[in-house]
Amino acid sequence: MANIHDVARVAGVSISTVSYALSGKRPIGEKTRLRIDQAVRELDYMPNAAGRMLAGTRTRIFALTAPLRSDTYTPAHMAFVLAVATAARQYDYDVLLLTEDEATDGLRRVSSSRLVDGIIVLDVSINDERADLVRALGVPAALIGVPGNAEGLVCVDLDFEAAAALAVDRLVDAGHASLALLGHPQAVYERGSNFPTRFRDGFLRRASERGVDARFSMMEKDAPDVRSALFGVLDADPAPTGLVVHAEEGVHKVVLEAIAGRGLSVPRDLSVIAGVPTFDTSGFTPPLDSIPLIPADTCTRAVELAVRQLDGTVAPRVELVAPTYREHGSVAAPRRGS
Amino acid sequence: MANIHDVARVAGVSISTVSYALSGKRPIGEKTRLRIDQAVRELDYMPNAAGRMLAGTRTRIFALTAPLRSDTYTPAHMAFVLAVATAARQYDYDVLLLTEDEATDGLRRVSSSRLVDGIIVLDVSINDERADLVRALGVPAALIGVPGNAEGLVCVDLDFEAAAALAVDRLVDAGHASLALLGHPQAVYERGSNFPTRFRDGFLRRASERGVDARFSMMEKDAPDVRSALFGVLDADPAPTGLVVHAEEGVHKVVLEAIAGRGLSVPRDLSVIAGVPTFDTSGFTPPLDSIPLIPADTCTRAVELAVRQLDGTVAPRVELVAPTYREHGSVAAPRRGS
DNA sequence: CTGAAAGCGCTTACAG
DNA sequence: CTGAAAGCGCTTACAG
Repeated sequence: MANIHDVARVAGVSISTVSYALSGKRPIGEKTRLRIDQAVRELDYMPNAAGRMLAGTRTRIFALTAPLRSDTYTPAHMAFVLAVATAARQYDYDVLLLTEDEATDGLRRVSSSRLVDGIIVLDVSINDERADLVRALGVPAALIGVPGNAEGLVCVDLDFEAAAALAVDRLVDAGHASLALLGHPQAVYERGSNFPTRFRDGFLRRASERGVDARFSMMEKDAPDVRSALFGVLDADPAPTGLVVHAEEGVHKVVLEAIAGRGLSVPRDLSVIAGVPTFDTSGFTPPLDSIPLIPADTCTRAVELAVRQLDGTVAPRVELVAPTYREHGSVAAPRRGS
Repeated sequence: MANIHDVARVAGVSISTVSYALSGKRPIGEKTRLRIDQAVRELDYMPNAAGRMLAGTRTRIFALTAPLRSDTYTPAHMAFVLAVATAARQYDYDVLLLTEDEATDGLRRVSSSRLVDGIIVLDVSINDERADLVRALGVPAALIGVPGNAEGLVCVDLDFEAAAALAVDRLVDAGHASLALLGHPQAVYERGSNFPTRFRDGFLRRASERGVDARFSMMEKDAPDVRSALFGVLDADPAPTGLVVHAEEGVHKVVLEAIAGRGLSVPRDLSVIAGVPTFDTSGFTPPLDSIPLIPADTCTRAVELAVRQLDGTVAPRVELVAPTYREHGSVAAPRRGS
């Protein structure tokens, strides 16, 4: 395999000129550049990664730690992993995947050996040891999610409270005065990530601010429990006319089937909004309005902040990405007299 | 951050002695070793990855290409990705995750720049351009799955034909003379990986060899279609008494519910085996016998073969991993007179 | 059992 | 606009 000396020889220049020509870090004469380009093509030259890492100040690799918890929804998890990898490539970075059983040891290893320039931390939980470790190591990092103690850390996440508030506002603005939120299984609120809690709190707070009635109910993932949670909520007094669902894809379908099975029509009898789905709700029956959680949004921003930490142009911060609303026709004014 | 010179100075030895002490590539005197260990601990020394890569012959990184197709079942996909990463760590290798939109360019890039020592190719399809590229680049690689043209390549996969044959044998040995296989959606057989086809062919061939009646039916993933495929098969003449299901987790559940809904009991009225599931079937109602597809098995072997290619001790081959049978009580003798 | 030194393939001041 | 050279942090023959 050709190296930089080969290219220099063939092009009749010094290796430093080749290096500068390829990096663009200093101006190169027209003809010189052409000869170098020609030599590079002729030799099918590609700079050696190790040589580059050692001589330069960057490895152009980020580590990605993405633990798969028992309550993790795999498709969403995968979407985030891929979004990080894709975003990294846009900054000419590669992604090294750390395994779960090596969560903290792996972080230590790749940062101490300088294998990576920084770390992207996915699915951050409230008491996340990775957050403390990253802080202790002083390694450039961007967390996706917000740990309990975010001091000194760079975090990016969807603004889940604003997302929930947005759902409430839409429903209240449409005329609804009694709302309900169907959420994740109880275990999800007790451990793991804190976003379900933030979504729930945002929902209840905004409902209170808007002076409307609001209730919240958790559901397990199995169809019977989903139905009983749904019916429990629908049978309340006053009966909610606006429903927000924060759950996995399959659970949404069960909810919609159960609503239809009850003879209720969306949005005529009930307005429904999908909480912060990572999946597409436009193909549901009926299509659901949603406030989507878009992996690319937070991941791209996280990678960007990680890259900028390397120039020292980023201070610790918690950055919340503003939610957006997608209309698919599942929200309307409540029926008269309901 | 301390480097090897610091360690050598503190320990009062040369850097080569430090290097050899850490790699274990030559014998080190008792006291010398202790002094070096002490210095390493004192300085919290960890060898620089780039220096190691450049001086050594290995980067200790494998690239992993794992495209997410539209018909990919995400949890299985993720399980394979993690299994590769975990297996790689056992050989002191890290895994670099290639993105889909960079499938071939990424392979080219990381192998030409010598960023990686080899490539693990996941979810290989029949006409997989990655297989051809790997062959053309001559880069050490292990494919998980078997491409149409496996010449010159190292491939590892479950022996799907043997797995299907094993299912047939179990049922026939239990006394069943009429079998059915419920398979994936039609699209899966037409493109993508070839393992569904291999499983189907293995099923039909062995049934023929054993001289029993066998039919095969594909199903889409939605519950209505699953039920109609199931009923279509059960209503055939002669009615199958042994059923093999090769599908996603959710589809299995729909099948089992539909069987129960028909008033049939497993295994009394119908013996059922889960094809090559990547999920646990022991928690199903009822628990299902299975011939599991265990990501760790094939991935560990693939990583091992990739590592051994680097010593040149592996010739191109297609290695099929033998299937195993897991009993959970869903197979019994057919009812008399049925 | 140990050391001095070459060399891996780059980048980047330094010099012109 | 270009070049000669130092140096990044290791590994590994070579020598004793």
